[in-house]
Parts: sequence; structure tokens; C-alpha cells
Amino acid sequence: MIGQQRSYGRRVLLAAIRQNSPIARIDLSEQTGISRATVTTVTAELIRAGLVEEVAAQGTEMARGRPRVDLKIRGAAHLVAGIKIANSSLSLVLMDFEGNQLAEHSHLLSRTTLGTDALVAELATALGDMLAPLGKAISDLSGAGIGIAGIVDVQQGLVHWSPSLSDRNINLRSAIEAALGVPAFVDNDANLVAMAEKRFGLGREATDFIVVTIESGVGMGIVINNEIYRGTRGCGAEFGHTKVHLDGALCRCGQRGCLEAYVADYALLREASVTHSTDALAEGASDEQRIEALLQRAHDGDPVAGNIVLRAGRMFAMGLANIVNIFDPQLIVLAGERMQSNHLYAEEVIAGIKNSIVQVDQPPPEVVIHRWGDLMWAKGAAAYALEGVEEMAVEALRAGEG
Amino acid sequence: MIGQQRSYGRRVLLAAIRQNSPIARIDLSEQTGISRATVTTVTAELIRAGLVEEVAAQGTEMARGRPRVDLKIRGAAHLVAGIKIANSSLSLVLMDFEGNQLAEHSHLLSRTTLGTDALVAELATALGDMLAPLGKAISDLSGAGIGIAGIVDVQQGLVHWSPSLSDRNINLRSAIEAALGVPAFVDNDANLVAMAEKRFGLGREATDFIVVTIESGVGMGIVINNEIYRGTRGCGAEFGHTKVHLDGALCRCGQRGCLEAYVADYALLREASVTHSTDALAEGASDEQRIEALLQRAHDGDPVAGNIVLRAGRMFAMGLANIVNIFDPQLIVLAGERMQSNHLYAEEVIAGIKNSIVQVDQPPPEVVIHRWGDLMWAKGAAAYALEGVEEMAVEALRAGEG
DNA sequence: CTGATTTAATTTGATTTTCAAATTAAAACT
DNA sequence: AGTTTTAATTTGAAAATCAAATTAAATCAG
Repeated sequence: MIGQQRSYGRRVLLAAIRQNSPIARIDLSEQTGISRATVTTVTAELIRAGLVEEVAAQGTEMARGRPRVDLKIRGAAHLVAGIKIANSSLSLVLMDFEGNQLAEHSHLLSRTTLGTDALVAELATALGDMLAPLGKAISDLSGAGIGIAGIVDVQQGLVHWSPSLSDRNINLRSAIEAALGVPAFVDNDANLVAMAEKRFGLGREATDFIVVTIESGVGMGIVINNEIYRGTRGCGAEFGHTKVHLDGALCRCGQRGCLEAYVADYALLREASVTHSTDALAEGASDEQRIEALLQRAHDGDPVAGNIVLRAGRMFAMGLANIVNIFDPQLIVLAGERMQSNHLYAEEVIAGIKNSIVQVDQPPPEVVIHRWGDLMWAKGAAAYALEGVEEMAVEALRAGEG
Repeated sequence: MIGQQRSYGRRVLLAAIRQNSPIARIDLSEQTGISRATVTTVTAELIRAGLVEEVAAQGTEMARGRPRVDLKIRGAAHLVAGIKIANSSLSLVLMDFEGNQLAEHSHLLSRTTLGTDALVAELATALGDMLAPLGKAISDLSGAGIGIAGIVDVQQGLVHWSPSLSDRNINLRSAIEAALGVPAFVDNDANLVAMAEKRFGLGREATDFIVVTIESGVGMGIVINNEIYRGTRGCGAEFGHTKVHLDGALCRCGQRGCLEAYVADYALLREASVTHSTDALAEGASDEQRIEALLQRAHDGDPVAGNIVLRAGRMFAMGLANIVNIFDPQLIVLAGERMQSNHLYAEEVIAGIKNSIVQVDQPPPEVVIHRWGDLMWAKGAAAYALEGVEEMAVEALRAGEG
């Protein structure tokens, strides 16, 4: 409607079909406010293009009158991959256009930090390995979403800096598109979790919510008005580095008082080392094992361990309360897989949030814990790719018709 | 384009004309991506409706070819009032449709907290007093924007709670519309400052920015994607109650560690009372005088006073840094009139922010201090009314044409 | 089993919105 | 006075949409 007459209707209807999956035309008209006549015309076009298909109306048993015919996204229309570039591995997922997971794959990286070309090469290998058993090739993909830690300029596909890349200011999108011959969509990994929640998780119903992830650091994704909010320099949502104490504990980032410096593994271990330094566990044990031992000890009533863990939880609650006080979201999702974060997901922590937010008549936002597997990130990447591919498909439709 | 065919184009073009004030049709086409033909048609319509007018093209001296004809909003099209309900007074401003200030007025309230009817009555009186000298009546207004402290549901015009109202859960919009016979637009006062900055101030060029105000409390307005972000329960942006210290200083709100409990007047005085309790200034002096004395003393090198003020500044910087870490805005505007906030607006504070935000290659967001007069709030209210009236005008256009 | 009823979807014919290309307008150069 | 240049408008067509009428596919009632 703006600019060259572009098919805003197509876009809206396709999105509505996706979100309300099996939905009859009459309900689409109701929902979007677009007339039934137009819904018929446009959906016919979408069906003709293969993006949408009819399914036998089900559910409401035998109502009177002409039965409604449900529409849904046609999964076979496109194939996308989602790839998360993690510390020392890649995790991949394959999805159809409907969002059904068709395959998953995991790939160990030769090194933690790689050059661009090497990384892209490993990426291509991993993709091939995932696709081969299905008799598919990379060229069958309509798009690939890539999640990477660091500072990413989404518009340009530029990775300013990432722990996984030895180069700086690399246009990872171009590099991947050149190597794979497939449209690539690159984003910061925290945003991808938010996207995963938006499309597949607890954020499906919400328009404004926040996703917090705990891995080695603390990440955050912000969804405002159904869209990822990325900040203006691509470095927003640095929840882990919000300050919770003036001149507080030293953080990996070099600053003091960051939330991360109170809740991250290294923070807990740093504290534990003061009193438990002579522990058997301290020698030769991995960080993970030591954390586990600390948490166990806290659970068993060790006062010092308990104190360490308690403070972490209280700081975490304070940080989350600040988010609520600033954003007033509908929902906060604590997404993660690690049982090691149990202490941060405890009842007391959630309750602590409620005590630190501004009190109004209305109930506080829901805080929910969502335990995903490792694939969460990759699924988010796939969701991102689906978004991009959908956009391209609608665009193609417009061009094709003209 | 969605729903009944509504004139999205009209809306877009009117907004573009407003934002780029004197602008030729060809530039409008360029900017909005709408074809020149459509720009001609739509602007003709807007001119016919009296919302827009042509002005002799100026600026570019005598270029070759047919000279461009600039368009601008026609001020005379509508008249709006902006009203800020403050502690013990109303401040009002009168604006034309172009945003030119035509009059201002100030009105003392009989009491700090009033019943709805009494407040509305005083409001009508004040409005009348402002309009009378101009030979205008309230019925000449196309809308009135009202800013009030407290929890406001903008959608419904409901004031859940406000220090200025003795009643709770009042539909202030209905009450005012009934009394004045003019469309009313009610919002939280912090949001209005953001709107004032967006339309008349430093936020004109920015799409994502934050406005922080210091009065008796600390307020914040958030602009995301050119729109006020209000949170989902109407209680977001409570910057003053973000926690900056676990189990910290007691706040008026009853919680501990709120930023306000470190930077507000009462917080400074609380600290000062510990050591300066026997001061001449402490007896019989007003709070304002005592604050002034404290700041003066800090400035003169008194170590205790200096320490009190220093901490307030550092806490303030920390709070702002957290906003940057979360939002990554283009711009932070510190808006206020009070010289008493000088210590919070000091160089050191601004520098302190930069030391607490996540470091990236790109420069940190600008932090600017904008000293407005008392009218800032009322102007914001007027800006809000203008937004509403513009919306109504476009809507009327659509209905009228059909 | 047949026709009435009900509801969903489509078709019809018109209207609105928009655009590209051609045309006109208004100025400065030559 | 004619040429050039640029802005704005007009023209004719295409695209998008809608309200109302029609058709389709089912159940219900007798």
C-alpha cells in the first residue's frame, strides 16, 4: 500500500495463517478485518503458489451448514536450517516451512575460535552431514539462520566481534551465502532464544516479553510489539552486565558490580575458593563438577555454601525486578537447560522478584521457567530463517504476479 | 489497506509533512516511497481539507526548472490545549495544529489532592482563563491533552491512582470530555515529557531514546520505534524504583535500594540530617533551602556534604548505565528545569555512565541535558493532543470522502 | 428422500488506491 | 524567442479491496 503497490494483504494473511495454524477463511476474515471476498482471492493465490494448503476441517463436529475448510502453512513449500555456533560445537536443526523439525545434528568444532573461512567450511560440512541421510542437499534449502555470540549488526549481517571468530568486523552473511549459495540470516544468539520462544515456546501468545538465558553468561532477548528489539548499536539487552552493586564484584568484562559477577559459574567458584579451597573437589575437578558440589553442599545445609548461593539468587531476582520495573512485560521466560541453574530458578528467587517490583493493583508479570534442550538455540535460528524465507516468498509472489 | 480500505497513504503523508515541515511534493515522494502521482492526489485532498497548506518555496536560491512548492501543516486547522496536573498547580499551554505555542497559563489548585469533579472544574476554569484573552472558547478546541502523575491506562483514559486525585480508578478522560465537550487524551506525565522531546525537543531526529526527568521523584519515558512504550500494565519505566543496592536505603515506596532512595531530595536530606542536624539551616528552613545549602556546602569542599552528593551522582550514573545496557538507545535526554539537580547532571556523572556500559567499537549513546521550563510537561500534553487530533482528522477525511 | 435451513466460500460488479508514463507548468539559461 | 531543466499534474491502466449476490455443502424436518 505504501510505495509501489505491495501486497500487504498477502503478508498479513500468511502471517495470520501461520499463527493460528489450522484456520478457516471466515475466521481469517474475522481476525484480520479483511473482507471475506479478499480472503478468498488472496488465499487462492497463496495456495496456487504452494505456500498454503487446505486441510479437511476438523474439530467442531458436524456443525450445520457448509463445513469450513481449514488452511495451514504448507510445510513442503520450503526447507530451512537453523545453526547455533556454540563454544566448541555447532548444533543444527532442519525444519520445513511449517516449523516441523525434520532433523537435528551436532558437530564438534576443531577449535573454539576459528577464522571466517574455516568456520564457514565446518558449517557447510555439518549441514551436509545433517542433510545427507535425508537425501537432501544444501541447495534444497531456502534459507539458513545462524546464531552466534557477540556483537552482530543484523541489517548488514556483520559480526563486529564474536568469541567464535578470530576475525573482527566480518560480514558473516555474505561469507555464508557465498559458500552455501543459500540466503543466510545471522543474529546474536540471545535474540534467537527469544525468537524460539516467540514461535515455538511460551511467547506465542505474548506481544511483549523478555527471555533470559543462563549459560556461561547471562543473556537476554527482548520482544516488543511482537518483534525483537535489538537496540540501536546491536549491543542492547546486556542483562548480564547491568550493575547490581556500586563498585561491586569484578566481572570478566573488567567492570565492577555486573550481575554476571554474582551469578555466573566463575563468580560462585570465586567465592567458594575462599573457604573451600582445600576441598578434594577443588583439585583436578572440572568447573562443572565443582559447581555441582557447591550447590549440593548448599542444599545439604552448609552455611557458607548456602550463603554464596543465596546471594546469587537474590542478586538475580533484583536484576529481574529491574527489568520488570523498566519494561513492564507481560511475561518473563527463564530459558535454559542446565540443571546447574536450579538455584536461580528457585521459588525464593521468583518470589524475590515480586517483592522488588513496583506494586500496582494489577498482578505482576508471569515469570516462567522453560527448560529447553540444547537445540533451543538452533530452533531459534531456524525460526529466524523461516521469517526471512516467508518474507522472500511473499515478495516473490508480488514480483511474479506483476 | 487492511480491513476496510483505509487511507494509509493520507496518514503517512501527513506525518511526513509534519516531521519535515516545509517539504516539496517531490521530496515527499522520495521519502515515503509513494509515487509522485499519488502524492499530488493525496496532498490535494489534505489541502482541500484544510490540514495542509502551500508555502512559497524558499531556501534553495533560484534553481533551474519549475520551482518546488513547499507544503506544511496548516496551523489554523486546529487548536489544542496541553495541561499538566502538578502537585499544587496546573500549567497549561495552547497550540495550533502546527505546534506553535499561542498562549500559556498557570493556575494554582485549591488543594494538592482533589476529587474528580473538583479537579475537572478547576481545569475548566484554568482553560477558560487561558483562552479568554485570545477571544477563544473551550469549544474552539479540537482536543486537550492531560498529563497526570500516577498509574494511567491510556487506552481507556483510566487513572488507576494518582497523587492528585482522591478517587481511585477514575475514567478521567470521560470526566473531562463530559465537562469540556472536547476530546481528551490522558497520559502519565513522564510519557508526556518523552512526547515533548520527540516533537519539539532533542528527540526529533531519534527513533529510540529515553527521557529521564527529575522532580520530586525520578521518572522515565521510553520511545521505541518512534512510539512511546508504555509497558503492558501501564506501570513500566519506573526508573526511580529500579534497585541499585541489595537491601539498600529505604524508599518512600516501602522497598529498599530504589534509585530514588539515593538521589531524591528526601534521600539527600536524610543523609544530611545525620551530621548536619544541628545546622541553622535545619531549623525552620524549607526542604528546598536545605538541599540548596547542602549542595553549596558540597561545592565549597565540605567532605561530608561532598560525600553525600557524590554517592547520589554515582548511583544515578549506575542506574542510567543499566538503562543503556538494557536498551542501547540512540540518546538519553536528561530533562528538567531544576538547578537543584545540577549535581546529577555533572560531568562526572555523565562520564560515570560511560564507564559502566558494555564497551563496543561504536561510540556510546549521547547523553544530553535539556533544561526546559515548567511548561515542558504541558507542551508534552499538547503534543499528545496533537497526535490524537491528527488521527481524528485523517479518520474524518476518510469517512467524509466515502 | 426432498426441500428448507444454515453456514462457508466464491463470484460479481463496482470502488478505491495506486502507479508509470505522458503532459503541462514554471522557472532559468542561451 | 526558443531551449533546457525540474516540479507538479493529468491520464489511462492496473491492483487491491469490498459489499452484495450467488453458489456450495452440509444438517434438519417431515
